[in-house]
Amino acid sequence: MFIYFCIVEDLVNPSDLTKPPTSKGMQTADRVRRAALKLFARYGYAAVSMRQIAGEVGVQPGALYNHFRTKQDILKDLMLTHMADLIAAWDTELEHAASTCDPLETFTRFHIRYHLERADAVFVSYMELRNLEPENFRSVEAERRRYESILTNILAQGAADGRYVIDDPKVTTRALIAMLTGIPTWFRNGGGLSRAEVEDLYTALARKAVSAHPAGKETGERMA
Amino acid sequence: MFIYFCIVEDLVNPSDLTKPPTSKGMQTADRVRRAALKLFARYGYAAVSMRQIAGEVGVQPGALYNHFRTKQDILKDLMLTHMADLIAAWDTELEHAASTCDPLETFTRFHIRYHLERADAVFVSYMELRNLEPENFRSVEAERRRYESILTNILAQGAADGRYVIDDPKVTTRALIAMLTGIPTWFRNGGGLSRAEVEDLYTALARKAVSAHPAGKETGERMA
DNA sequence: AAAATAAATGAACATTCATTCATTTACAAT
DNA sequence: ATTGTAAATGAATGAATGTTCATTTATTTT
Repeated sequence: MFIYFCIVEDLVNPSDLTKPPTSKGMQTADRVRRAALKLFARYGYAAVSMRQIAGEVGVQPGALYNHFRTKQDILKDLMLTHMADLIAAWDTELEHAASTCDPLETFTRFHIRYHLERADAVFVSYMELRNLEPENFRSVEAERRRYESILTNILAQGAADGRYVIDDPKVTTRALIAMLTGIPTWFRNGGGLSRAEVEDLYTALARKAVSAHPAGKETGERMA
Repeated sequence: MFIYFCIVEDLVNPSDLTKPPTSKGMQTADRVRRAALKLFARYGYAAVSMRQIAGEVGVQPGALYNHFRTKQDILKDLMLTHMADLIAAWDTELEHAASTCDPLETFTRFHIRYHLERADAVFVSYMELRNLEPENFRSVEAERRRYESILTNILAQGAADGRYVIDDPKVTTRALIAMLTGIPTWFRNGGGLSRAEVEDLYTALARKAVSAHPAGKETGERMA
């Protein structure tokens, strides 16, 4: 029974920032989360055993069940926590961002930065959707839609103001988010490009994608 | 030993189009492929057992080993076959496509069409990369790079001709392919949009993304 | 039709799986 | 310091895992 209490509290108080959790129990729960995230990201949820997680934590398998009811609960916890953290991070971004900047650029740069920083959590949340039991899937999907609606609103507003030209804001949202979310699959630190360069390149792509350029039959020979 | 022979022949002669393979053995091998593809796409490689595949085929588990040496071999076969079919399909597309059309548009429409038609194979080839043993992974990755280079060449050529404005053809390739490959995750037949409409929308996005529009600080109020 | 080979069976193999539990150890509050 | 509770152990549960194999049944080839 105390387990349920613990999990609920973890969701209310996401664990990623408050590094030193109070009690011993919270501390190991956090180590379990970290170990599971690492292993799930590398090998996939279905391919990772509770024994592996326990081994990574440095504990016997049975001990995991003091903190999570089931393996599925660990996955659910990781994914819901990630979505909550992502949306919370966007909210604080909004507070600090200059309102003079193009909101699409703000979003693009935020999304790239966040997804490169938290590559593991992003990857797991993206790949393991089908391993969620139906109810957990619905919860995560709801958060995902909430996040997508942020960009949809930016696009719709920009289109209404005439700053962007967009056929279908929802489809454009999915297109842009898929484009941006693909970055962590190939980006490597120390590769050919810095994070800032990647930000710049993708921001340019995104802004052009919603620009007025009609892309009819004329080929744009004329330089700006 | 004959098993190895069989697999090699299957790779030389991809099995997706030649519906009725000659012998009984080839026939069941094909049913195994189909069953595995369906199950891997739905539940993921690691979560699908050989017994499930056998059940779907309507055969005992041991019978699978007359056609594939291991479970891993089924996955490798599916992914390599898919990549070969994809590239072959592009080659025939090139023969039939009007050379007057913008090559980026040709590629975009082809990619979307193919990826919506073969959603299962695409999904498996995309999601199960990490479940490939190192050697198989390298084989599949090589094919993937080969496919990406098609778009990279189109972009580089267009940029050289001044028809496109592109900072980095390789990065733009990844961005566009990620954008396009994301479609099957949300597109559903009978949904709000037809395939043709999706093709049109994404083609417009892709063409604008490589257009000259500088996206500086001026907001593009002016209509074309 | 007979001989040779391919394909399928059904039972078994040793491992590994997620989870449970009585018990011991470590911690927190009094 | 003592007491109550939280956390970890270590062993066990039954079920499921990929794969093997001697044998039987189909399908080719001669």
